[in-house]
Amino acid sequence: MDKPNTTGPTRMTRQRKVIMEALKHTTSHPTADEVYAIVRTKLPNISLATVYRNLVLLTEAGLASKLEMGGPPKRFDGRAATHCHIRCLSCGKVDDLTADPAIDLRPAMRALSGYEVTGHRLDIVGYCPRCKAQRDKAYKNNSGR
Amino acid sequence: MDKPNTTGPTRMTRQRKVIMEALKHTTSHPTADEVYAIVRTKLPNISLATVYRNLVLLTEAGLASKLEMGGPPKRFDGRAATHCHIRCLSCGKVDDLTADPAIDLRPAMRALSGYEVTGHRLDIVGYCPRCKAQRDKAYKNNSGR
DNA sequence: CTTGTAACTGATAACTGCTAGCATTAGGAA
DNA sequence: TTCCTAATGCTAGCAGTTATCAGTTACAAG
Repeated sequence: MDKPNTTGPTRMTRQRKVIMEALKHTTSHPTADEVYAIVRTKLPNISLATVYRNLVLLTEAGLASKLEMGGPPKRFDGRAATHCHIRCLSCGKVDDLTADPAIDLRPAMRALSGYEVTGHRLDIVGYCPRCKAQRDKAYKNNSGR
Repeated sequence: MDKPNTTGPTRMTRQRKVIMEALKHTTSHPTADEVYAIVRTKLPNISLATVYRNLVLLTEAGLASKLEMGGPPKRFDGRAATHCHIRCLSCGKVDDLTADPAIDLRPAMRALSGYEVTGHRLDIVGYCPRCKAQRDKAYKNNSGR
């Protein structure tokens, strides 16, 4: 199904370069559609399919990563090194966590003999400052409930 | 967008009961389609939409939980209490982790002032024993590469 | 520089997983 | 039993993503 594939793409096309740039220079975690919008400012004729294909290839090559939290659409991250994210339950925004929590995986690893563990992912969910403020206000208005 | 809704469903229909049973009595983490297949053995005329609707309601009511790791389709879990999962990169199977890793969220929380944190989710990825064996075999055959 | 060729692209059709709309059914309080 | 309306089955439709394929292009070799 998937071998230890570390080959990645072989040719550096114009499109691929622009997509890589776009990913690298955004601190947000754009969806494929957002990446499409960004690269179209440089290459107006690029196809959405090309964006999808390259996001997959770059992810497989370890040059980007795919975030699957919070349902579709998928979001992409130019930082390949795994790090922790926080997602807002209200607006769906995903932010990086600067300070990674300390995780002791040893007890889990012991329970997982037989498995080959390749990585882990810690996601925090909650409400971003903006949405938190809105909710606080709404709750105050409904306080009779 | 979403208020502190804790109401949940109000009527216990035949369909809902069967879906809850199905979720409770499976240790796997079935997709909506798999739940559909299970409940159809008891209620052949049930609609797929009903399955989806009830999975959402049960999740909102805190009687089940939704797993969003590994891309579509979503998987559901009859255990509502949050716990850690391991997902196989090859076959997509999701297993429970019996021993939860210890996570120190305090450094992260400090970086997240302004946010309202409601939860977190730790997922481990890798290869299940079955797929690991297959990969090991394949690697041996290709070892000239 | 030319050539060969396989990786790549753009356009678009098709697919998957899911949800909305609506007429009909049935849980359960009175 | 009656009534109200939550819930259902059916199905059309949607968003996001992937497959297909003819044409294009990066780039190694000559």
